[in-house]
Amino acid sequence: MNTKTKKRVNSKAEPYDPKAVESRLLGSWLEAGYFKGEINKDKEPYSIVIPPPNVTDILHLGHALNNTIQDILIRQKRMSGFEAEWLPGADHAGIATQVVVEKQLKKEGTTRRELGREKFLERTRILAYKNKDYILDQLKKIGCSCDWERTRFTIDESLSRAVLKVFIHLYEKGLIYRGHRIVNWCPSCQTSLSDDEVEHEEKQGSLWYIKYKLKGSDQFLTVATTRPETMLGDTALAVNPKDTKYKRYVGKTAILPILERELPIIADSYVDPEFGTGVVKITPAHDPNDFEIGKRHDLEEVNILNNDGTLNANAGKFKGLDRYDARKQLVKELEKKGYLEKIDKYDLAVGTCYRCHQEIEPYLSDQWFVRMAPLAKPATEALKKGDLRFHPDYWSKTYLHWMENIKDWCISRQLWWGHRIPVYYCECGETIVAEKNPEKCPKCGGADITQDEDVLDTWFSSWLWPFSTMGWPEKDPLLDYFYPTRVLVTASEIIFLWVARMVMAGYEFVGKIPFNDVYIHGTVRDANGIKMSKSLGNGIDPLEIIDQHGADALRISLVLATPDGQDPWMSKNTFEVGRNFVNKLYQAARFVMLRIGDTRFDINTIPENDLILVDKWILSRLERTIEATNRSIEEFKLSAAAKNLYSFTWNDFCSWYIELIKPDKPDQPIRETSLNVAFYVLDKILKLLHPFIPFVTEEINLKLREYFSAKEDTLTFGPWPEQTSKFKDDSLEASFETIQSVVNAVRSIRAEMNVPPGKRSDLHVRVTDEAMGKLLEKYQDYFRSLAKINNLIIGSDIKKPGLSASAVISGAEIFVPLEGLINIDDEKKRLEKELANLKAQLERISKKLANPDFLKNAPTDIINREKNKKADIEERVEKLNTNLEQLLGW
RNA sequence: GGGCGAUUAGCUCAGUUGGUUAGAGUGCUUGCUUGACAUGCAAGAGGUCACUGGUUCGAUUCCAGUAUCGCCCA
Repeated sequence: MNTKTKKRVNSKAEPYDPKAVESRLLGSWLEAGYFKGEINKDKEPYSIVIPPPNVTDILHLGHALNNTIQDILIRQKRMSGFEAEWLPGADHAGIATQVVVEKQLKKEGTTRRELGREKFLERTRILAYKNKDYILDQLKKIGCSCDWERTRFTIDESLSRAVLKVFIHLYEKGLIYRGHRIVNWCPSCQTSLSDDEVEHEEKQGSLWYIKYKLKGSDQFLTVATTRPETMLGDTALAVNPKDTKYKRYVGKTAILPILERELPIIADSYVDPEFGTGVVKITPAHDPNDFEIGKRHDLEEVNILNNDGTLNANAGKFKGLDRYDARKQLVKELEKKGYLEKIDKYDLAVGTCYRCHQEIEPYLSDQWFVRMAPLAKPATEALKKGDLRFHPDYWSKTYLHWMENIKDWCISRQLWWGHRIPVYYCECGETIVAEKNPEKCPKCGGADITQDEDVLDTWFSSWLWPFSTMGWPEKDPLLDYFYPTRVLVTASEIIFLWVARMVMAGYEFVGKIPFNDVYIHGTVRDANGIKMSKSLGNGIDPLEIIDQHGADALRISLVLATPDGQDPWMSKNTFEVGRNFVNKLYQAARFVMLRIGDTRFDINTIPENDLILVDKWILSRLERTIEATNRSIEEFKLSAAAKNLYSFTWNDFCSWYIELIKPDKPDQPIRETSLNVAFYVLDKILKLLHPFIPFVTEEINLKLREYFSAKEDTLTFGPWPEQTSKFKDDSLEASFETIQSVVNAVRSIRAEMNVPPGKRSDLHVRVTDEAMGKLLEKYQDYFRSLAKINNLIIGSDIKKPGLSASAVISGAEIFVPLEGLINIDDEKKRLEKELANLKAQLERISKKLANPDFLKNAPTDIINREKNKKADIEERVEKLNTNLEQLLGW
């Protein structure tokens, strides 16, 4: 070994240290600008837009998984010759970010209103940009090959322009309107929410039975309600028109307890006669169904709530109380005055805010809405035509169901942080929708104009993401070249909030679907199956994993552990699998490099005329692995692809091929052609694994380059291994498996007979057919060391040596002479166990073959297979019996 | 209440159009300072494929129902 080689690869044991390697490579990749997508008409474009992370969240394992998947897809395409563009960015997260800042202000003893809109926004902007940069930096550490120069933020000037354009477009088309409606109100965030932003939680509640007095009578009607405090806003009682029990009360008047308001008793088919008592209270301002009933019957709408969830003047003496306190006090008073009949336990689904998890209130207010049905049409057809595909496919149903039952989208939010609604109101009553603040009113010419106070839902900018990031509404060459994107990778939670709306926006504003494939991956759960979250504190920080084991280990572990479409359950030691694998690959590469000495090969050519069985075998296996990897990636089955590569690398390449090409004695050189093949296969392995574990593969690649001038500077641009069938050979693989089974049989005997590992033993093989004898004879050198064989005797007529352990495999008997080592009882037990095993199998097969229906109905190849199997087992049973008898004679 | 998904080794998961002795990783047991790797090597134990029916010569696989868990919608 020359000194230069020694410098490159140290022969002393050295575990792979990802820390230094990863930060060095990351720096050099970014500096070289490898991930920048150019507009190159000579290459086929392949683009992905990142699901923009929310700027208030730090990265969690879900992000790590999501982005690893995207990175694998984009890297593999980049290596395959596509012009790849992975466009990164972040989402301004209106509600969440504003909540964070307001909390800070509260601590400081002030409020946003005291601070004023401009100062508040300035402060929020600083926080958002700081968080954004931090998050994007984390993505880099994971190894994400995003085009960092094109980083976008939903609040950017150009993306904001797209939002305005879209609002105006939809308004002018009559698809945006202002409505006086019941919306979901979060009293904690103090804003409206869209239906999709409300999460339902099962809660144990109660059903309060309250008695309403009939006017001018001593009679009462009892009403059951889950929310007694809303009775303060009651404006009617209702029964089902078909309900004979209550028919006679319709048209009469009831008196609301405590407030003494007069309530008409109406009939409406919405009322379920089976629920509660069959009489319901109607509160049009605080229940969406009651609101509809109120419209039908022209009822008064009494709002009893303030924005913050306290009660207003309409609540009489309960004014100023928090909604929960109001309930308690009201119930107490009802009870005291004899209006409370009873309280039943009742479970109900409570709507909560998806950001702060407080209970939402149905709340009557003026909001802006998008009419969705017209937009849903092309988006529905896209799926039906197959232009839009979900992976796994079963999400299609969820998507379709939502599209076909689509409701209008409430897009106004009572926040400051976000895109302010481009609607201006003139003193004269005129409403102006424009990109810029109009100087004067087009109607009255006056200048007393104020802008709508509210901002737009964050998703109203996110749904434009696939094209607003590419310069739309300007005519940007980026858009021409990279739009539509190819695939969207996300979790199922935002199919409605985001995916479905993006499809609609793509058709409506650009005229083209934004992507054809949607890859839905699972949600990361902890070791107990609980969804990881910041509030529960059960999350694992990906950076901690990177710190311990490296980004490669994080990535490959995540992918290996994530079942297709299902939720992966993970704990910290999930990541040891990846760490071990990365180290294994590194050590294997080290071995190959250590052994090269001064020899130099051309990595791209294999000396075919000098290949022996083991060489051909690993090349055959390699071709199958390339094929399987391509197919899995094509089908978005990344976990399967990773498992396959893992197994090929560890088992086929490391455990068998490298072990087989090692010479019998350590000081002998490795057969040159085999060493060349090892280099060739290693090179392909590095490429196949590069999308999954980019750092370690690149690191090895750079080291390998020092041995081969033709080697690429980086794996970033591949080339991705070509799929060929030159070496694929079933019968050759079968021959190799025979050798493997001999080695396994000997190893098993040695281990069970407690042969000291350092001690070599002889091996006698009695073969039943000539071909097998020749095969073993020919390749004996290549399995002698694996089986620790000293003298080897192969033949069809050899006798069983005395005091030997035996094993029977298909086509051969294995004898290992063990004088002085063999324990007759152990050997007997071993053979009897094997015999019992075979006999059980034989019984099953015999039964099957004796069944005339089986012979009549089963396909001939299955019947033949069973017959062959039976013959083989019978032969083995016979040999085993003979060996066992001999043993008993000792 | 409606829809979707899951249930396979102690744990996390594979299992291609029905025919395999039901696999892998991890954990467990045993033995190894083996010359790339103890983040390793070798051997071994471990499963009524949730349950009940049905279709079939044959069901982990297809169908129906039941149970449990999870998600979505109302």
